[in-house]
Amino acid sequence: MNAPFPTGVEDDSVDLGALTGSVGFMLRMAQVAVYDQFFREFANTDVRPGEFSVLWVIAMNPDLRQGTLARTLNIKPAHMTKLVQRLVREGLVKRIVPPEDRRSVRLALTDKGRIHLNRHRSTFLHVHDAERIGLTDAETTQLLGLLQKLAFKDTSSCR
Amino acid sequence: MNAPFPTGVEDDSVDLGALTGSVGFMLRMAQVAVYDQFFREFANTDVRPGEFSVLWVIAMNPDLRQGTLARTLNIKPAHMTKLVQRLVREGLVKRIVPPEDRRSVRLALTDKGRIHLNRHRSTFLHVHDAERIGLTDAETTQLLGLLQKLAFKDTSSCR
DNA sequence: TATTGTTATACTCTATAACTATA
DNA sequence: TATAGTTATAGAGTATAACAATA
Repeated sequence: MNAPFPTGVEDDSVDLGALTGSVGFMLRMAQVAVYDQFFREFANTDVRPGEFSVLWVIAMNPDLRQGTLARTLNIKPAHMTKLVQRLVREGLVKRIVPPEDRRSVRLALTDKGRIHLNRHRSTFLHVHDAERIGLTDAETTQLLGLLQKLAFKDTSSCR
Repeated sequence: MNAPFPTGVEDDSVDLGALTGSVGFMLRMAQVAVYDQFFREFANTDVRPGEFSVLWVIAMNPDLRQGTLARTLNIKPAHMTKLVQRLVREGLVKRIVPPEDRRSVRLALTDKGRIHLNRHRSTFLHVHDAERIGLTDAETTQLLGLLQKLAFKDTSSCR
């Protein structure tokens, strides 16, 4: 992965200018770096961040409606349908159509889903621990607080 | 965009548990929120964040090599080829094959590219200003510092 | 009529490998 | 042989609109 000599000698000198002051740009750059860590950790498994978050939230909220899940995770309904179909096909999730509203779908983990979640839970939670991503504990706490403010600003300011 | 009444009455009660303590998950959630702001601001234009960053970096670094650009922005070479082709097709960028190494490609803005950049420069830089994203100036500075640490940890720790 | 979720379509981004032309 | 960039292909995510079943 690291060449013995830098392949692009110029790489150092690239000037990003004011881009490093753009929250949007820097969020993307940081996300790429942090996801790299994720995929290194979960190499040779079939665990993907989006899928795993979905399993997690279903586990925390039994009989969650599919639409509610989609809104919570900012996933479009059409995409959520495919994501859930995949999880059902893998035997991790089951769909329940409740008699009180037969348009809707409620989701729950299967036994296999629960086992899958438990197997990877601890790795998932600790991939991005402070030392792993090169921050101190205090910095990580600070960062999480700021990200929560950004991510949940609409919801929290409205009630 | 906002229904007069919450469409999913349950939405409040969804519990994300330890997910809100995962740097990776929260980076994604924050990015979605912040990009929403971007697309609201640039609605009805053809400006996209990735494309615009590329134009920006080319402007800051004349005669940048395409591969160097790709590595800097964490864009895969194959994707960079298509991205540049689009920018060339739009008349914003020109490709120069230097005689000293005719395998490589150096990039520069056209006049149209410079005009395009200047027209949107200020909007682009200020979409994510503190007040726009619901943070104080101090918080934004703090956030940017932490994101830079994450994004550039490999490069900065190696020299 | 409105809502829930699905299907269909299209475009972007990512990932990989095979290819070309140069070196 | 190795490198720079391209092409081709496939998968995942995103966005939109049209649709069926149900309310």
